[in-house]
Amino acid sequence: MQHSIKNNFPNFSSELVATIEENGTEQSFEAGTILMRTGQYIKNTVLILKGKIKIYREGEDGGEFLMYYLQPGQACAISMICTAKSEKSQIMAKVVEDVTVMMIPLQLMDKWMMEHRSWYEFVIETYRSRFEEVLEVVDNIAFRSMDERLEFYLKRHSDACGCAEVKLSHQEIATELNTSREVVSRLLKKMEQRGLVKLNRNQIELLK
Amino acid sequence: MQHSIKNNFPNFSSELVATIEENGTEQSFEAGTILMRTGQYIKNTVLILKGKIKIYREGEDGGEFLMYYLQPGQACAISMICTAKSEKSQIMAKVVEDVTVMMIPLQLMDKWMMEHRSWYEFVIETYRSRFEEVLEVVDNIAFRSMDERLEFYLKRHSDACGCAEVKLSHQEIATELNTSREVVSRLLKKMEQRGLVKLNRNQIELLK
DNA sequence: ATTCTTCTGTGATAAATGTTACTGTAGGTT
DNA sequence: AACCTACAGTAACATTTATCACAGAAGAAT
Repeated sequence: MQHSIKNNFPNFSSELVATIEENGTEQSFEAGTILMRTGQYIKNTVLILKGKIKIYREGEDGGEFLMYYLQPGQACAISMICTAKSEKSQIMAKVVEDVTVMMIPLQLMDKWMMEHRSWYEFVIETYRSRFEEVLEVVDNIAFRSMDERLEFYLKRHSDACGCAEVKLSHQEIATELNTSREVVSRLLKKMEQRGLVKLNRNQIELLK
Repeated sequence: MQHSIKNNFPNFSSELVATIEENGTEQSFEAGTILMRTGQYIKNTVLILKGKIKIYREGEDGGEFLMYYLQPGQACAISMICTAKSEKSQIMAKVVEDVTVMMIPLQLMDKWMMEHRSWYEFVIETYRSRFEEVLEVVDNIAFRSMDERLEFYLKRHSDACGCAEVKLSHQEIATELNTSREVVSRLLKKMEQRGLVKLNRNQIELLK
C-alpha cells in the first residue's frame, strides 16, 4: 500500500487511479538495470512507485553525464514527450535503487490527456519541472567551474535523499560530472580543508 | 498573407486558425527587443509568424549562452510549459531579426489543448523538439571541446539561414558560446588553415 | 594473517582555455 | 586626408582541467 499509485500521486483523481490500476502493468527492476537506451524506441510511460532511476546522457567514452534522478511520485518526461511519434529516446535510464514502476502504454497516456484533468496537469507539470532541471544543468556546465559544480552536485544528492551523507565513490561522482577521479579527489580535499565536508571511504558528509 | 497563421502553421485545423485569429493579438517587435527575462512571469504564449528570436540563458557576467532560435512556424516551449502556474521564466528571449508574432493568452492555450487536436499535437511536438534541442546543447558542452562546439555552432547557423555565410563577429560568437573572443579568433584561424572556412570581416564562409 | 581488490591521496606534467596587452586593418565619419 | 571605432590577429602568460604514475589505506576474501 505504501507504494500504491494513490499514495505516490496524491493529485490524481480517484477515477484516474482506478484507470491506471486497471490498464497499467506493475513491474520491478533491480539496481543496475538499464531501462532505456539512447536510440531505443519508447513504448511505455513509466510512473515510479518505489526506488530511484538515473536519467543521463551517455558520452562516447562511457561517461554517464547526470541529467536528473526520478523518484517515487515522478514520471519520465522523455517517455511522455516521445509519445505521439513513438520517437527514439535521446537519453539513458538506469535503475540505481531497486524500483517498482507502473508501465503505461503510450496510446493510453495520450488518450487520458483528454479525459482526465489531473493526468493532463501532471503531465504538463512533469514537462515543466524536467525542462527546468535540464536548464539548470546547462547553467552549471556553461557558467560554473568544476569546484562549484561539485558542490552543487553534492547538495542535490543530499537534498534528494534527505540526509547529509552522500554515499558515492569519487569515481562515480567523476563519471556523472564527466571529469576524472583525480580531479574529484583533489577538489573534495580542498572542500574538506575549507570545512565544508568530512570525507570517509565511500561516503561524503556535508557539514553545512 | 505570407506571414499568416495558415501559412506558417500548416497543420492547424481551419477552426483552430479561425480561433487563433479571433483571440490572438498580432504584434511586431524590432531586433534587439527583449521579449522575456529570467525571473519574469509569463502571460502569453508566442507563435512566430516572421523573423527570428533567440532563446538563451544569461550568465552573471552578461554571457548570452545560446539555447536555440525560434523561427516562423514555431512557438516558445518555455511559455507553454509555464502555463498552468504562470511560473517564472527561466530564460531570456531576444529578437534578433524583426519579428511578427501572435500572442495567445495562457488560459486559452490551456483550454485549446482539450478542444483542438491539432493544437494539442503542436504543443506536444514543440515540447519534444525543444527538449531534444536542449539535450543536444548539454551534449555539446558536457562532452565536446571548444573547437568542436564552434564547428557545430557554425553549422547550426548556416543550416538555419540556409546559406554558407555566417554573418557574425567573433565577439558575438564568443558571447553565445560563453568563451572569449581571442579563443574564437584562434580556433577560427585554425579552421581556416585546415581549409574548413574562409574568414572575412563580420562574415565566416563555410567551405564544406 | 595474508592476499586481493577497491578506493583514495598526491606529485609531475601536459593540454585546453582564459586573460592581458598590444598591433594592425577595414570601414565609416568629419 | 585625418580621425575614430569596431573588428581581427597574435604573443605571452595564468589558470583550470586532464592524464600519468605511483603509493598507501580500508575492507573483503581466503
